[in-house]
Amino acid sequence: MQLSPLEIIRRESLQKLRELGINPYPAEEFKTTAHINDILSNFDKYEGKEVVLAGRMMSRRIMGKASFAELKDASGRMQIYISRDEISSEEDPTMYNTVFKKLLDMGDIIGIRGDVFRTKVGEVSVNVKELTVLSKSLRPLPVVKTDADGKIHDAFADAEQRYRRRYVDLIVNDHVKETFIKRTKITNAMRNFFNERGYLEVETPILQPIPGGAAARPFMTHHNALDMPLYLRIANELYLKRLIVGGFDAVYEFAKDFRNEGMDRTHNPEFTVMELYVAYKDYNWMMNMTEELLEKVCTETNGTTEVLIGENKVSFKAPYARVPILEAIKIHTGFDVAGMKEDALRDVCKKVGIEVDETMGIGKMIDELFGEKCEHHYIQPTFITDYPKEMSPLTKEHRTNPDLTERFELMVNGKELANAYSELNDPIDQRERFEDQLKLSEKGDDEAMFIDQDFIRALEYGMPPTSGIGIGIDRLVMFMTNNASIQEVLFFPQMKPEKKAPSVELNDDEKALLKLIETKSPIALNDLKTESGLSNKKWDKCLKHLTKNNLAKVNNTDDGLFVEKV
RNA sequence: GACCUGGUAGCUCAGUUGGUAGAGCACCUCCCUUUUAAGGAGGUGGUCCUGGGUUCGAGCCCCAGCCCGGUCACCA
Repeated sequence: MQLSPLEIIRRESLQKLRELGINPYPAEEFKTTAHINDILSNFDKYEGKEVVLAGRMMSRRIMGKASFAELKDASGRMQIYISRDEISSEEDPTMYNTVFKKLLDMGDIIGIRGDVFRTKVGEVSVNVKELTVLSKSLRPLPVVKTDADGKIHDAFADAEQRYRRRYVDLIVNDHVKETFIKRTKITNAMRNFFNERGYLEVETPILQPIPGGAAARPFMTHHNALDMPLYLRIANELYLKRLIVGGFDAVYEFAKDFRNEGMDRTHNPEFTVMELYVAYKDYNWMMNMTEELLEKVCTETNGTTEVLIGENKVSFKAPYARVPILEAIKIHTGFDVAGMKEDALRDVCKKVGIEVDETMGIGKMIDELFGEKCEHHYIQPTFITDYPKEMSPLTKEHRTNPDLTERFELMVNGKELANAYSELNDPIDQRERFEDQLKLSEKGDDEAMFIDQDFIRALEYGMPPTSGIGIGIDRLVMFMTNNASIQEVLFFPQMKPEKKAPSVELNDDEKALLKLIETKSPIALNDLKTESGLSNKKWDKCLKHLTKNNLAKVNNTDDGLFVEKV
């Protein structure tokens, strides 16, 4: 392994700590008595009191026999003051002069015991009396500094590095941690909301023999013992509805779903959806619940019902506008497509500049029309309702119009945040809808749904009228934290594999040159160059590559330069 | 997948018709007991993304590729 000079120094320090009898990775519990944020916000309570803290040393200012350092624990950062004669003595200054000043580095995890005080310039600090090494850091951290004006210098900002090394991102970029704390607040708020109503949180299979409940391309895997294909779920809908058949009044699940589709700043191959199903309700009830839920989530995480999303100020205060999808299309394209046949609809699509092909059915085209021409207009939370039947195979037919379904999507900031319906519970209708999907699939739509026979069997036993909803959690977190990229709200977004570390692989020219060196060693450099027959540049590169990897050596002697094998 | 932009020290970035690879921070050595992004002095550190090509000479020009980002396409 190739170590940088900075890493070599740290490894040497590690060794010296051991030689001084200090275990750089001690096993014992380190009992702390306070958290940094608590000290900072309750200084009066802590002033003059002794505290024990543990955390990572984020900066160090050494000034002779005294130093200041910044300690960061899970709650925040504060300054600590370390003087030679407190943690060691004039007679034996090892702990200060050697351990603290020489062998410790930024990024090391330490424990301190000392008194809380305020410095002359007013900074709350801890006067350290005892210092314990808890974990030596062998890699240097990026040094991010914030000046008096709050301006950040040398930010660790490269998105790729930040996502690949999220642990570093979390250490040095405090605002990143805030995003993820908020994410958990959001899901906790939702759980509390549901649990207070007696809804049951459940878990259903991720590995599914039939990937149902959504139109998407699945990931496929294989079970060896059963020798059968299995799919990673694209949705959990059909399983949750089986549980409603089984007699639960309301079940919900925070589900990781997996879709084998494109990746961009709003799509990750795995993502989180909260799905909820409530018996004896319809989609009107669900709209009311959704408004109430999101208003509460927003208030609990941001302290207000208004959030800034990019340029837009968005209010999650209930109620939200409700617009039928065909109405939306009429408003934004001027075409009334209600009741249109497939051919007529295809003409409309062409007129407004949407590319269509023969595999696209009515549902797909309406979806395109809305997605292309309408979706981005809905900045404030808006329920788009009553989708055509063809694009909603799991949804109950609309009570007043058999061409439509009782379905809504919630649009926020021009994006879909939630999808819900009065669930189809007529097993015969459901079978027909699945068969229609099969026809689409035969037409070439590779996202059309499979027929789930067991799900139909479940419906045949009878499912109460039920309303269900799926809320995209990653998207919700993006909205609530004002992040434009899904990668910012996932701890570990999917990334292409890292480039392999360069291995010592020789190309043909280098192999030939090495062979020449091995047979003629030692040989005058200029003779070797002539014999190799390589161009100037190639010669230089090849020889440097060999010497760098310690396969050949150039000796500078009184008689000139000679190349030797190693 | 297409196009655009970029890839230089651990981090943030300069780099002149193509002529000895730079700065700040970090790191190392020395001096300094309550400092405020950065105290002072000196020093170490580089496959300039990779591979070809042009050239006496390439971080820079040409070709091919890789990777990040962006726009579009794909994607309820």
